[in-house]
Amino acid sequence: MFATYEIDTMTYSKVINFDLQSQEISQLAKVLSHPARIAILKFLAKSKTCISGDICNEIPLSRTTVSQHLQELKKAGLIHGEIEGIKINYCLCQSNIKKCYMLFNELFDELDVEINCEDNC
Amino acid sequence: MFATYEIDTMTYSKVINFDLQSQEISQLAKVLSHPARIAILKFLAKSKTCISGDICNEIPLSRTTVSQHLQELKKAGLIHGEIEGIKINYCLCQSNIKKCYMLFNELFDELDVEINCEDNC
DNA sequence: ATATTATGTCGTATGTTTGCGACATATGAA
DNA sequence: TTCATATGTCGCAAACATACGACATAATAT
Repeated sequence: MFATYEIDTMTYSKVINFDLQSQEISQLAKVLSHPARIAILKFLAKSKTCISGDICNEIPLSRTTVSQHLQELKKAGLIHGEIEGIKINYCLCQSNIKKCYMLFNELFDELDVEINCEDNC
Repeated sequence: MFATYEIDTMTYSKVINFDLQSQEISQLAKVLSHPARIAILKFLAKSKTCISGDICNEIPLSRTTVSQHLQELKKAGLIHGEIEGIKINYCLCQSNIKKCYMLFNELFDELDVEINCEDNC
């Protein structure tokens, strides 16, 4: 990601006031914040063909909308597409998904502390 | 979460057409999709006092806005607040954060497969 | 050359999120 | 009781996200 991933789709000015890790994680979380995009990632993980048209058939949304979700995933670096004649093969970008995974792990490690509240839910 | 966590803030009708895991993960990702909310979680992890006012001082947003982010985190079950006289002690809800962590792990495990694309980024 | 198929982009309607000032409430102090 | 402090809620404006039909493009087949 995440060097070339511009933090500009979240244009509320106040966003820049947060530390970089928080910005980076929240950006990734935003990409994962729609069920269609999760479903696309899961479909790509289990499918072998990765043809764009197949994805559209799998996702219960119009071709247009699916295409837009694909672009967002591509922009975030989680998938990439290769042109093959008239078709396009999409697949997961494992290296970036791993980076994403590590960032989330980092966050959750940071949150996993013994807190001194009496009642912890 | 996530039994009591209603999937109703994402009211685009099409959302219900996705599998439950995708809905659940995307809901959680949405909660994490703003840097202020990440920053609040990180602050609560490292602070001992957890007083709402302290959080407002730490986050570069108005008290009103911080309060709203706190409500969202609370609604998602990631934090909880205890009234202590005139003040409110917020802290992380470790059990739900762990559940959230596990859900993300589940997803990433599912995505971590050897894909047969020639060029994998 | 024309038709067909696969895919992306534009424009737009609708709904959601963010941010904040102003107001409401509630505890404790003077 | 009255005031100050801590916090939450309401209502609005601006920005953003979602969804999709219509149009554009590009590779093949006929």
